[in-house]
Amino acid sequence: MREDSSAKRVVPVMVPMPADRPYSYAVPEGARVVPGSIVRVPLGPREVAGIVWDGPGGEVSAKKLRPISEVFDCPPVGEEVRRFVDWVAAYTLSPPGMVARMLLRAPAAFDPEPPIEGMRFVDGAGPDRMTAARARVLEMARDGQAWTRAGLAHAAGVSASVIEGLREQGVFETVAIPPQPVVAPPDPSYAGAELTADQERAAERLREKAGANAFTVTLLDGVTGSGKTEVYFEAVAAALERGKQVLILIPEIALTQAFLERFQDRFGAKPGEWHSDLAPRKRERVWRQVAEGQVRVVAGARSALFLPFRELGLIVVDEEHDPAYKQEDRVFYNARDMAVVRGHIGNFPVVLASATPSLESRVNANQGRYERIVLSARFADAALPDLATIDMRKAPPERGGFLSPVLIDQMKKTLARKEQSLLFLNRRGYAPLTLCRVCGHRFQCPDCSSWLVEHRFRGQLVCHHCGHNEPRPEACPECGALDHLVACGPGVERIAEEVDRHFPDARTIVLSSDMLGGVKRLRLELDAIAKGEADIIVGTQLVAKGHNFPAMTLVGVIDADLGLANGDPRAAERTFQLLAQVTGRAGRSGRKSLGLLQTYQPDHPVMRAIVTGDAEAFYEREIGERERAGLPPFGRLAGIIVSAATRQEAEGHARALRRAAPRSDTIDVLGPAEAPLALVAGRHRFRLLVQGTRRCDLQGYLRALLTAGPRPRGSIRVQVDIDPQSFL
DNA sequence: AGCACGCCGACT
DNA sequence: GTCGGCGTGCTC
Repeated sequence: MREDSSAKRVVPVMVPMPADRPYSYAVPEGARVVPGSIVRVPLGPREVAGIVWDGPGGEVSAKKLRPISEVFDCPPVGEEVRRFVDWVAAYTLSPPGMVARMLLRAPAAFDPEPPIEGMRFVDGAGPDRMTAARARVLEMARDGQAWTRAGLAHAAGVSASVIEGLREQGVFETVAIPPQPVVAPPDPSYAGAELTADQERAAERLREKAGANAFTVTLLDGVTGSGKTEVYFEAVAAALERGKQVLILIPEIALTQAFLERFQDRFGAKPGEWHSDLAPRKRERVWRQVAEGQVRVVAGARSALFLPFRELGLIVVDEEHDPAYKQEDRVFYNARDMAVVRGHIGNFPVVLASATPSLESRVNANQGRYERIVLSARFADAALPDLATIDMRKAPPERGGFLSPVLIDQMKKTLARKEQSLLFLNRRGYAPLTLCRVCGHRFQCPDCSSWLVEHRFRGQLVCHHCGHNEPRPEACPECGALDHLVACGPGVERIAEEVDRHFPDARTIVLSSDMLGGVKRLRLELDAIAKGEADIIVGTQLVAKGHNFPAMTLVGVIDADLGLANGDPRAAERTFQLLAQVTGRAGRSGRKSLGLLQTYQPDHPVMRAIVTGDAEAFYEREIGERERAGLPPFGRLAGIIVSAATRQEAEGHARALRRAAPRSDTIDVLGPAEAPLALVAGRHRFRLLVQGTRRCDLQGYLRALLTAGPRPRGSIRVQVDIDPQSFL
């Protein structure tokens, strides 16, 4: 292409900040940039990495126009990925620059990985004096391979200074070792899967889908333990055989290390890993090698969706119903939905897998937009647990306790059989509310007015909403009474205390996300449980997620009703999913197992669905319920986050939004009572839920709010939690 | 999002 | 007299 050398070439560059369009930069003489090139550009007082975008550069005054400082030696970000960024930005009403920022999360990856300095034995060379240590080194190195200093020292069993001494004498020459792949390439035919007839049928259908260059969405719906993973691995194999890259999204991948091993068993190598807990160096290598196409399969958290794949050909979303797929800060998106969008843009298949699909995925399947494949039997020797409710009105716990005698009795039996029990309570800490018995004072968060949760182990009162914490006082701050503070209700710490009282000799472990020692410690504890080093596990919802506890034969749900009455339109659905997942932990090894739900509402549809195992009826009912309530078939909810400088101002906006809403809509302002105000960076935020908005209404309605309404001084952010399928 | 600039309270 | 809090505004 010939260019007029007198005119400066100007290109748009997406910079990682909330700009609603790319900025224009001049291309320096001789620089080669194409759309997708990653560049370093001056931005105000600093320099940032940006992506050259499409189209001609916008007009800027010559005074503002600054040149690109550097074009990184890095594969350009592909067209599909750029369209994806544009789409996500438009859909989530986020500035595209902020979406692009999610792509640029590995700063050091834009420069090629520097080769490692290695050393090689120089043929015929020898040291002045031979020693035993030197001889061992030469023995190892004589093969003429390149070694790293540390590697050679380790292999020869000597210290690095021995090697250094030999190098100084010219025995070794310095060579560059090219950067190694971060993972070995997976081999789709490494280990043939052993599948049941049921699984084989499902796998065959998925292979068909994944072997084609066409956008399809398949819902793989199978009870826990039915071998969904093995089945979708066959789709992964088919995509790999087609020469495509594959993305497997997994919620909380940092905790599901066992998944990587299962993958390795099938494909002979681990997948590339991607999550926020990854060491920076590893992160950069994965990013780079995904962009270069060296990494063929990534298993990652939701942010992996924004990796710069060059030839993505399949996305699997495991546990597609999991709320962890929602990002609820900065750019608001649901990774499951955006995966579908990514597949549409890239014209490739998407597989959504879950034992307890979301309502919207089920509706999409019912309406024929998704194909649904059902796996109804548990795999191999895994047996479904017997499930029953414990009516807490009839079998109440002893005074001051929370465990029904029925449950304690079963725990006793399980312990006697040397098997494991899991007690599940979705509440961290010791007690969710603390009050003064003298004056009735309740401890409340000063920032967001929700109750402070006592964490006895840490000796603190913690706000689970905004993270505020304070030491637990001895005296009531209101009336000054000493030793009259009383903990109300249970958290996992308190349940563990009760378990210790009943079973002082059992090995009890408490698992919750706020555990001291972080993810690393959690992984260790999970390993220990898998090895049978614990008898009783008391845990929050993180125990529901994909871990295999082979000796687990009793699952007790402490408060199965928790979460049913919180006003969330998804309460029943969420509770069903959680209870199904957690009771599914039992009986993986084929031993007879039991799941018990402590409830005050044994006749509630959720409890009935869990106990009878009739998920179909539950879904039908929930979907019907939505229809009867005049809500759209699949949980189309949109939330609006209003930021304002003061609480009064935010309330004013809430009123204005209510007035601006079309009459057919209902707007719930989730204020202090339901969803306490969060103080974020000095700004109050409200969340409004807009319900019952039809797709076409919604966009116009939001636009009206953004353009016509009283424009808030802060920002209005909109979270659109609608099935994006209807926008495609 | 960063980062600088700018205007009011407690201290080396 | 300054150091430092965060409110406001700008970035091609």
